[in-house]
Amino acid sequence: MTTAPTGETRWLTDEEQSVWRSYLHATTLMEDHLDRQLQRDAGMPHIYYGLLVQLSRAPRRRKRMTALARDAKITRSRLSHAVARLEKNGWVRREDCPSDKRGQNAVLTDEGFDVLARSAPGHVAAVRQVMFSRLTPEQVRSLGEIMQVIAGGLQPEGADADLPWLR
Amino acid sequence: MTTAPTGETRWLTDEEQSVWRSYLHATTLMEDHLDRQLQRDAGMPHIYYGLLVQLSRAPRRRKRMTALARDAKITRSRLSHAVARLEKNGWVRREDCPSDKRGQNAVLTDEGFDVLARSAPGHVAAVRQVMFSRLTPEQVRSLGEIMQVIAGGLQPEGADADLPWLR
DNA sequence: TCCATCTAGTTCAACTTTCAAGGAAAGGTC
DNA sequence: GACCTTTCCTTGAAAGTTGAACTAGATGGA
Repeated sequence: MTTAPTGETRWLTDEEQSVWRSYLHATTLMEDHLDRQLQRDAGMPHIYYGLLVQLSRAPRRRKRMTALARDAKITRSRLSHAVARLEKNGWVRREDCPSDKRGQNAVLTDEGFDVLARSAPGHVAAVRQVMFSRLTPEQVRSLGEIMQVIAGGLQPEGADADLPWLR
Repeated sequence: MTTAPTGETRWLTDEEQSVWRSYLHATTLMEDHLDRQLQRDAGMPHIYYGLLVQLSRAPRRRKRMTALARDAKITRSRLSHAVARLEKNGWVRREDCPSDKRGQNAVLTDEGFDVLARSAPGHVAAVRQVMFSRLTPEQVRSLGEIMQVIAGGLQPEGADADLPWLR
């Protein structure tokens, strides 16, 4: 299976296949590693940690549910469950949105902030260890560009950008 | 928060943070996209598809459970559940290993092979669309190298490779 | 105002993943 | 052979995710 079109299907070249496998391999290992690290050191999966980070950066450490879901790239359903769990831990609480009675704000509690502050150094160290400590500055720059290009092609806006009927 | 060590913790530089966010963003969007694509077109999540692919490439389209779990980078427990589901679909069956009575082979059925053959073109097209169609040949090569380096650092063997007491 | 429609968020059921526990066979070692 | 340890795989319960259905409130006309 090499580079040329076979019938209707344009298969991947050998190099592309190899890159794709390396990609899957590396991303799987990394996600597993970080998930376990955070579960052990912070008592939550990576995605939940990301939610706390989002809230910690938001003005007044709170954010509308929909905005939080959008920024964390998860569904609103998943976020509802996640916030319910984080609320049970006392790390987040819900608050009615004053301007829209349908709305809820997720608010990072002081306790949540402390958990974040305590676990951040270990997490950063893990990220550095699995990724940045192994790459040259040139590779880091290149990886950044590559990921931006890929993400750009998958953005809600961007996804439509090259549909012909949108010009 | 810039580049210098703060107290004990060596935080990420601004560039590293930016790259890390792009990385998380892009990989999340890609995985979601491909998961949905496969769920829709093949009736299974990406990881299950990967199991069928592994089996299709194995001699006699069968593989020991442990080997399959290792190659697919998942736990044996997860694999047991997954194979149970695929077995219910008729795409895989289990078979006792003749040489080791503890062992099981997962065997790709003809029906499983057909599902794979039918869904592969769409999946390849999706992979090409989200990744390869957006990258220059140079970027593809670079991404491959980067992912190999990262994976190398996380391999079961490799993970121990730089622990000081192992020399 | 009335109504259709849209948006925010939750909930339910089905499914997947994880973790800890366990049974059964294989591989030493004495 | 008896015993201990390891390996192979499964199981069950708890946790997490998904997609569809649903409620309540907002929005924009006619």
